[in-house]
Amino acid sequence: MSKQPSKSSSNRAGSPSSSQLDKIPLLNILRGQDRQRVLHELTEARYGKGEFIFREGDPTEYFHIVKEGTVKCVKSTPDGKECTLKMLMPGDLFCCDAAAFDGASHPGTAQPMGDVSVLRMSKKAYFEMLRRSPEAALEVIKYLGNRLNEAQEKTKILATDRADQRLASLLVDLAARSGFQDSQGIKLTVRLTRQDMANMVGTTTETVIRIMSRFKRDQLVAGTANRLVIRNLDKLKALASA
Amino acid sequence: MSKQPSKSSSNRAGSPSSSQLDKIPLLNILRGQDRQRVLHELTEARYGKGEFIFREGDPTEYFHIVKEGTVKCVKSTPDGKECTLKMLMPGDLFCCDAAAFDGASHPGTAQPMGDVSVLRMSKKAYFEMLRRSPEAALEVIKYLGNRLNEAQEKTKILATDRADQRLASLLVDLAARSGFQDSQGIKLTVRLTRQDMANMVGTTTETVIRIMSRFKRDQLVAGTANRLVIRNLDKLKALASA
DNA sequence: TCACAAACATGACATATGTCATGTTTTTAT
DNA sequence: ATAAAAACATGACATATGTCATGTTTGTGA
Repeated sequence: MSKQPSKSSSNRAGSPSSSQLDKIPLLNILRGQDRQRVLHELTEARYGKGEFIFREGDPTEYFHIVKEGTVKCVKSTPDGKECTLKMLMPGDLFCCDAAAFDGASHPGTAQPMGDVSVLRMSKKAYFEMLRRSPEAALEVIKYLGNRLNEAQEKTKILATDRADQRLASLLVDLAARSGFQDSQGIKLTVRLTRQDMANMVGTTTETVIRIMSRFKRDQLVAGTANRLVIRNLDKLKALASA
Repeated sequence: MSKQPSKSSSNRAGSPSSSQLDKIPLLNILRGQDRQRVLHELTEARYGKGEFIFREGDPTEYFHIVKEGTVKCVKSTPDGKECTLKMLMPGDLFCCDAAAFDGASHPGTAQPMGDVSVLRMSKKAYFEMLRRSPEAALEVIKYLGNRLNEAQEKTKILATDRADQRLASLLVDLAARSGFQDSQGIKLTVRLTRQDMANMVGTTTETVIRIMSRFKRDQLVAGTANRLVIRNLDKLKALASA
């Protein structure tokens, strides 16, 4: 069973304060009454490590937006293997798709990596927003198009590259999406174990450990899950597209 | 260089006859003036085997809909390997995503498998349609959501399954999407070589040949590219999700 | 119909990666 | 601070799949 989310104490359900929402493209597009209506329908929920936002097979109830933290999307096989599809960051939308089908259930599980805050809205309110605001609908189309291209790029990488290249691609991607420059190199804010990385590139923990050891020896990276640093982005990029 | 498409002789640009378009969900949604406007903007183009509808890196100009035949979406690596992402069938939309970004180029190549007919519309007209008709926009969102789920399911299969399971998944999928029942079993209308299948499941031609020989021996399939028959769908399904 | 090219097939061998076992280091909770 | 639990690490070995070579069958255009 999923644990219950702890509602944010500083934000009542129904109207998160507008100042915190500036970094969410979909909301920035809305103006005047449309914006007010949507903000009124949004509820904030907080989750911690080990909880589930929803699980594979659960019925879809809400449309979600990541507000703070990182959410991982996972699919599992009957024999217990896991595949991590995507790390969602602030501004990312989820369940904008499955929600489109009444009666459809979640095709994967959404889990927080550490503390996260998500905004959500009933499917009904979501559809109303899309129908009222062509700009919002276009933004969602644009977002889904990007996600599809990303997913297809990932498909290509999985289908054609070796494990070390796939891992290099992952590190390059994470550096851009979750890294900040530092005297040592690019530090990643997301904390990923070797197991996490293995699930993201379709290989085993042992293989990731071996490759990361090699990368470490060759000065491409440094550190472990807590404080992983990219030391040579260019060489990683070269390896990724070799 | 791509060869030039040969325009359909029976349909003038600008208004393909409405009776042929009944199987395209996106168009069926439109009513009255919206529908007329869209049909007026649609142009039909025909392509044959060996031609390209567009190639990876080309600038995006049109939004496309498959009308007849099968179109394959391919990505290539620097060293010449190919990955086939998807077989598009009548009713499928493409470039509804990349087109959303002005200046973006095609992330992959679109090639006909035999004779195909596609409808297309300028990006400008496409955006106008989405802005004028919330129902059309919702249909596109629904379509893209499905494509994303499909792509993520494929990611999971590539990341966790063996080659024979991936091939079984492919055959099960093709049976549903391009097969028709027959005294011998389910015949596929798309003609796929072992090479085509290899590109679709992320493996080599030799591996596909070996696995197909085994499937043939075990009475799961029969025939070759010209007339491939699925003889035991249930066993293939079982293998795919084992 | 013939010649040619593409597709299919199979063996031998190389290698990347998975599996299992065991031990060390780091993190976490009490 | 200490114990327990994760995470990290490394070796030995198994195996799925890639690579290359060679030959047969099938399809196709002149």
